[in-house]
Amino acid sequence: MKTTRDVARRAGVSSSTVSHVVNGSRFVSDDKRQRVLQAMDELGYEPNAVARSLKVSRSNTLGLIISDISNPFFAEVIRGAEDAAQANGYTLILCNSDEDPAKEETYLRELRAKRVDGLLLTPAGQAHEYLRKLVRARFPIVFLDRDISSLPVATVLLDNEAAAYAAVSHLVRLGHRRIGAISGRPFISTTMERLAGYARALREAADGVDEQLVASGSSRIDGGANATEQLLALDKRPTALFSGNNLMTIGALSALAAHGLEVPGDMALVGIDDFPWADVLRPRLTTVAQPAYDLGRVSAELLLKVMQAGLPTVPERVVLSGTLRVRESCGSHLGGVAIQASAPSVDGTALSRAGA
Amino acid sequence: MKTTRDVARRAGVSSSTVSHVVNGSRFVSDDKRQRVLQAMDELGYEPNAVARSLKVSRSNTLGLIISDISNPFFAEVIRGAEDAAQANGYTLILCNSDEDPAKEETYLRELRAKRVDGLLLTPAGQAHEYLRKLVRARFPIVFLDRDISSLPVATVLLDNEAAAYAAVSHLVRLGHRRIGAISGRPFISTTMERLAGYARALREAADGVDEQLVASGSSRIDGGANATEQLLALDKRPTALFSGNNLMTIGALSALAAHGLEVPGDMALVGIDDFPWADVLRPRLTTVAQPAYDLGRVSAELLLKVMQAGLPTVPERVVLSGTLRVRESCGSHLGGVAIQASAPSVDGTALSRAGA
DNA sequence: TTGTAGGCGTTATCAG
DNA sequence: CTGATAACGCCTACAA
Repeated sequence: MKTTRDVARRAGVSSSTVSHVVNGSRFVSDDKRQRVLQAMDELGYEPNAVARSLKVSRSNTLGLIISDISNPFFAEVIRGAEDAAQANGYTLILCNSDEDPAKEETYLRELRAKRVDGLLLTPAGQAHEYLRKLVRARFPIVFLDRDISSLPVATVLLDNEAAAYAAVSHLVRLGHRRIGAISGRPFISTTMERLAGYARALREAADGVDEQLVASGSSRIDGGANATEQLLALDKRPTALFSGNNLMTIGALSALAAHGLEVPGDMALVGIDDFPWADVLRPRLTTVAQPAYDLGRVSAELLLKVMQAGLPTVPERVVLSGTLRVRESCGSHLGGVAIQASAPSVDGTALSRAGA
Repeated sequence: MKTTRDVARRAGVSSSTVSHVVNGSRFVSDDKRQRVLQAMDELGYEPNAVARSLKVSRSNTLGLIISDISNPFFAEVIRGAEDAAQANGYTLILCNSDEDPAKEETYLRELRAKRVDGLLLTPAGQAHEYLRKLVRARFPIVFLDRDISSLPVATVLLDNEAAAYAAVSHLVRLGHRRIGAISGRPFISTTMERLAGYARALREAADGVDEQLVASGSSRIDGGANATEQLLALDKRPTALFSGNNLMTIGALSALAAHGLEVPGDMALVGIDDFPWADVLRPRLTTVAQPAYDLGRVSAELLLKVMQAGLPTVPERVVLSGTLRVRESCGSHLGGVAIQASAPSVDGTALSRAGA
């Protein structure tokens, strides 16, 4: 591996001149510049970003800790974050916490050791001590998808309450009153908020929530199937199901099929998260599409902003709204309906901002 | 940010002692070790991996350049690679080339600059110069999913020829003779090989290939839909369709639905790549499941091996076999059939190895 | 317009 | 068993 000094020697200049040619950081005469360029080429010189990082104490690298890479929802998030990072000259180190706070902490430490310039995180658990330390040290960090309200951290969220409300209201509008809920992993904000939206829609329908109708599906396919089984076993079966995320919706569909139940004939179904293949499922699924790509992109952009500005006292919060896509799994309809976000939408991307 | 020297000063030892405590690289008396540990804790010391990398010229980081992160197939690949990397103490830098050789080259250069210890790559194009250079410099690199035969590089592939052959033979067995093919991005090995398997199956059926029946779907959803349209417009329509990857299969399904055609009643359909939600699609799709997770995992493991061993003269090649999953989209059946790989299978994971 | 030299934080060698 | 010191490759005052 060649160094600036090798190049310098070969070009008959000093290593600082080489450095300045590489970075365009000061004027270099045409003559010398050419000689340097040629020497670099001949030697196959490749700058050493590690040494550079050590010197300038910046790595142009962002860490991204995602709780479950294999969920297509997060795959889109990653893509959004990667695009935004790349567009700003940053590179992404990807880590998969598997919803495990211990793994999360290990990665946090590792990324910190690698001196990433900022951190993007879907928190797997609560505000554990290591996370608090990071925040106290004012390290640039952005939470996405999930909120830890006890921590003053810039955050990008989906409007889960509104999404669930829209989904369940849709069922109510169609006359359903016994609506089962397949809820996600307990103790994370998305689950709570979606449950809250479900409850609000049912309260408005003047019935309130029957606790029996809420089953935990742990945000996974098998969990969704189990929860559905559980709801089907009830004395008074629900007439409709609300599923809290894409994976659990798949589980619900397969459990329903196993019982020979038709959707929507025997059971209506609405889910959160759209699928690229939603138009190809039979029945075509009514869903609330969440802007996964934008969630990733906006998070990375916010992180870059935080990195530049230093942390403000009141961390910024961004809430992105979803879109109810009415298809046929609750009965036949057509079209898509934009959700009125609890925080007002601001532009065409249905992106809303609140906080400082 | 604290350094070893800060810790050393506080603990009243030398910085080399601190280093050795951190790395367990030589014996340190219990007394001093305790003092060091305590000082580290009090100061909130975090080792600087950048400085370490500069010194030891290893970064414990692998680069992964994927051609399309949003394809769920590659999402699984990434997960496999990440798991294997993590299990061996490596961290993954993820890049998305978007099938663009120019982007690929940029990333290659960037990762090289960051001094990753090895590189995992789904080549987007041909053997362009920069890639050749890398290989000539004997930089540890593994290709996955796609072959560039002109380059002597360790490679992990799927047995695409056998997969396509199995899929199309299945249709032949059911009596189909006019079988349309929706092929993927031109000029990449996976596409060629799948086409070859398709052709072999048709030759065996004693008809050979009708060129009109092959339409390019560019490996994307919209491409799959377009190709399907094209095949439907033919004077003599095919009675069955073979789709070259998951995305194009979705496109095909939606185009068929748009024409009011039932699967398999009006048109049989078999695709390469299984879906987690395949059991939930109606009709349930007959597919050849490709071991995406293993592709990622095995590639990373092979890369680590290459990094340790130095490159052998004849680069290793690994071929992974898929599994035909017969469901109902070609007519009703049940069960799964393991494919006889062209290279013989070796163990329960249907993994086969060839070459040195 | 260019060169010299010091130091980023760590590890490894060599003494003690 | 422990410490001093040089070096990894680069950037950036500062000097010329």
